Formats: sequence, structure tokens, C-alpha cells
Amino acid sequence: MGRPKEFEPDEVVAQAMEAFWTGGYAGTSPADLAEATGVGKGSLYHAFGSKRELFGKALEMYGRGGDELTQAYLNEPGTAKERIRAYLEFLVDTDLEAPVRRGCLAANTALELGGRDAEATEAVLRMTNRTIELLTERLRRGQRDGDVAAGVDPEAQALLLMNTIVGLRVMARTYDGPVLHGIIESALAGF
Amino acid sequence: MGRPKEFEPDEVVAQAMEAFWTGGYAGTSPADLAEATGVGKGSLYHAFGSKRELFGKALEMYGRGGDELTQAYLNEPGTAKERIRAYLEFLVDTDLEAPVRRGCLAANTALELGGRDAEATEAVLRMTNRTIELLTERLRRGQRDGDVAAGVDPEAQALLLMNTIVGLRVMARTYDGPVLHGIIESALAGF
DNA sequence: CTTATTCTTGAACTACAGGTCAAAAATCAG
DNA sequence: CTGATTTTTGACCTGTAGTTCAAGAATAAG
Repeated sequence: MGRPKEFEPDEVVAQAMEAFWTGGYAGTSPADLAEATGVGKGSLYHAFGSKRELFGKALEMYGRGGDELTQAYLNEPGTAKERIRAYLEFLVDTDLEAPVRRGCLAANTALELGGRDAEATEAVLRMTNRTIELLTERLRRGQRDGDVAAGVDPEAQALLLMNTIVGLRVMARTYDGPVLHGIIESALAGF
Repeated sequence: MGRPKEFEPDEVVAQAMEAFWTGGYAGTSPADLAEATGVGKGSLYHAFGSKRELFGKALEMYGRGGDELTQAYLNEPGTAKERIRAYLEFLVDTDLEAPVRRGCLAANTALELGGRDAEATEAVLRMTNRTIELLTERLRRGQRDGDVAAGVDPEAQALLLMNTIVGLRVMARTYDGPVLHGIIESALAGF
């Protein structure tokens, strides 16, 4: 009973996520969030407790989305290298197509809050570790399928790829498509 | 004539740079800057005009320092791979040793202001381009000296290295030494 | 010493961040 | 309809960001 909510919490979190993604944590004010979500400031506080908690939910949602996306890309038919290339190109291209270069919410958060906010740091760490895990698995499968050389260390290579991805998403702030695609090709030449 | 300044502008810029490096642009208030530099808020404004202008000077100083450092590391005796390894390890180690993980001012700025502040974006671009240039030259010299394979494309490899560096400095926010050094070794295996 | 000039200090100001709260509105149980 | 419950709304509050400014202090020229 009681008055029913006039919004879908998940939808609001999704819109808040977009706002934080574009503006950063500190750079997005409660007023901004109210405008982005169409929900009054008071209601947001009533429903989510604080700006920080809402950000937590947004980060979580981002992690889930990224996980699904990574799996989807890596599991489509093709060799490990083909699928990883497609994944990296997707990341870079969506970044470049966006009206505002905003990179990766996780990387942005790592830089903005890393070290200063334990929970956020952990959340980011979980996401990157998960991606490394998925990449490692995909490389292992590539070795079983015979399209990745047996001499490759899947975990080390996955770590290097993760590092490359993080780099790309920062470089996407200042460099353009051809440069970024060139980097992808160079990175893929390593295995 | 007139009353003499009670501080060395360069010293103040250096201290402001440290403060911005640690706290980010938005995260460092005029009050913080006054405390970090030991110069009154009013004097800072009198001498530098605005927080943004002071940040500009700090970025510039950071760029000069980075440039010198890069040259120093790359030009010491050794093969290209040895010198680049030493350079990357230096970057990672100083980052890890610092009481506060603060990464790279340029990368931090790219993420915080990239796209939103044209001047800052350009300043960052100049720095990375300069580093790429230095790496390219060093690889070319390696080819002349015979310690880098002729088949390597110096510019492409330098771009990839730059991307790796950027990645490392973000990853340094959440990962520890062994992981980061592993990434360095994997990255160096590529040429 | 006077004057012009430049710097310092601290108060003051406007704007907005982040958050709270009381009152009104919407629902359901009885 | 009444009461209990939950949400919405918008006013309101405290603190701080970023900046400005007037007054005083330190210097050099004449």
C-alpha cells in the first residue's frame, strides 16, 4: 500500500548512470540527476538515500551490462583473435560515435575515486577482474580450438589485453579512429 | 619596484601541480591550493588570475618534467628494449611508492577534462604526442643499432607503447606491483 | 619623506552542492 | 469514508567553491 512510485527504479538508475558517465561523480549534482531522471531531488533521496548510494547502483548496473556485452562479443562464432578484435573495435567505435567522449565509467571511476573511495575501487576491481577472466577463458578456448598458439600464456595475455583496453578508452578522449584502430591491430599482433 | 613577491612563482606552480595531481582539478579548491602553496588565496588570484590558469601552468610544468624524464631514461646506455623497460618500470614504481596512488596528471586530466576543456585536452595531446615521438626515435635508433628487429614499425610500436603506458597508469590505481610488472614484460615481448 | 607601484591579507559576496523536512497527494485495508 | 502508509514536492538549510575587493604593507624612484 501507500502511494505508488512514479518511476521504475532500474530506469532511474540507468539514467543516473548515463549522467555520471558523462559528468563524473563529483561533476554530477543532485540537480543534474533530478533533471536527467525526471524525478525530483527529494524523491531521489527518499528512494536511494544519497548521491553516493545511487552512484553505487549505477556502477553495479554498468558492471552487469559490461559483463553481458563482453560475453556476447567473445562468444560469437570465430577465432579468439577475430572475436577479441571485434570486441575492441566495438568498444572504441561506440566511444567515438558518442556525441560526448566519455570513455569507460569504470576507468573514469578508477581515476576519480581510486584510492579515495574503497567501495568504488573494489567495484572497479571486480569489473576488470571479471573481464580478465572472460578474456582468459576465451584465449584458453582458442588454444583448445587451435587458433591460439600453445606458447601463449592466456592469463598474462588477458592482463595485457585488459591494460590495452583501459589505455584505449583513455586515448579515445584525445585521439581519433584511425589511430585507435592502429593500436588495436598492433596489440592483436602479439598473439 | 612595488612590493616584492614573497614566493617563487615556479615553486608555487610546482606545489599547485602536486595538489592538482593528488586531488584532481575540481577536487582541489582555492583553499586547498592556498594551504599547499603557503600563499594566501588572494595572492594566488592576484598572481595567476584564476584556478584554471594556475592549473594550466601546472600542466605545462608537468609536461616539461615528463619530457626531460623520458629523454633521460631513454638515452641512457643500453638496448631500446632495456631502456624502455627501465622507463616503464620507473613510471610504475614511482606510482606504487607514492603514499597516494595518483597515476599520471596528464591521463587524469584527459579523463576529467577531456572533451570539456579544449585547452586542457590539447595540452594533454601535446604531451602524449611528444612521448610517442621520443619512443619512435628510440626504436628507430634501436633498429640502426641492430637491437630492434627491422620488421618493427617504430611509429606503430611507439603508439602501442604509449597506450600501454596510459593503461598502466590507470591500472596502478587498483592493481599491485607484480601484476603491473607482468604487464610490462608482456608488452615488451611484442618487439 | 613622498609618490607610484606592486603585493598581501582577510573579509565579503554570489552561487550552488548535498541534503533535510514538513506538508500534500496517492494508494489500500477495513 | 477513515486511517495507515508511502511517495512527491518544493521550500529551506548549512557549508563551501570560486572569486573579488578594499585596505594596508613593502619596495624603488625622485
